[in-house]
Amino acid sequence: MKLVTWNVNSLNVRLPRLLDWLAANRPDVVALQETKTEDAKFPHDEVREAGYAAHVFGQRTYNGVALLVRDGLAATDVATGLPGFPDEQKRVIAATVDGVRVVNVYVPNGQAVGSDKYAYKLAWCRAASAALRDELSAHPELAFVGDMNIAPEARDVHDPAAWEGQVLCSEPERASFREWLALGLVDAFRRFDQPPGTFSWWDYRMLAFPKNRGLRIDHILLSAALAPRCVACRIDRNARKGEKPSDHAPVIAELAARA
DNA sequence: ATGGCAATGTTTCATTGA
Repeated sequence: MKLVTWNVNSLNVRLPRLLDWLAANRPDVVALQETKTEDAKFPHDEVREAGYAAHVFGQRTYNGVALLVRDGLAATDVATGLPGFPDEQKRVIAATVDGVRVVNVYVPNGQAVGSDKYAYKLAWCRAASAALRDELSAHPELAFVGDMNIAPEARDVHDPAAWEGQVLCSEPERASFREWLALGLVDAFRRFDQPPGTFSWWDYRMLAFPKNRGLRIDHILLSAALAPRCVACRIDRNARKGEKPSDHAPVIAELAARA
């Protein structure tokens, strides 16, 4: 199974690029974030034409997540939101595909350390930990994927000194990320040798992308039962190039068939 | 020291993102 997470930063703007990317890469499951599209306006026809069924949890302007599942695969038990954490913001959609529970999240950005949005982010991450604990006991084969808005380690940051203590890199955020790992989840990207300076997000400003001044904040975390099946994980930097790119690149994990 | 880019709706600026 080829599993992808990609923050598209508006599906309205990015649909042509997404469809091109799907045609070129033919993933099995695609977790999208920041669709910024109401469910009633989701481009189901175009996605279906491309050979995918879409399960959506969106809203206008902000947030919004979706799961695209390639024809021939079935998505069951679709669920939205975090249990026990009522939230107007549409940030979570989960489904079971080919025996794998895929939990797709758009973790809050947090804006600035100490802000109300930062407090919301930390509370959200705690609620996600509790939800994941329950999901894992029900579904041992689980992939927790999405834009997590946390750079877990210094090597995930182009300039660790400049980002020290800043939002996306602060210690409480990193502690939340480690809490997810403590549930038995494994960072698929770090299971393999990777070129130094591999990131998943680059600011649109200041030529950040050509200078590779980025962060690795989009992740595929695999449960202990699923991680051994992961045979590759990479970030498609090319998808950040060209006309009207998202500021995020897709992260791709390949899972071998069950033994 | 500042803002710098992009998307969106509140649209010719303000807000948000990361």
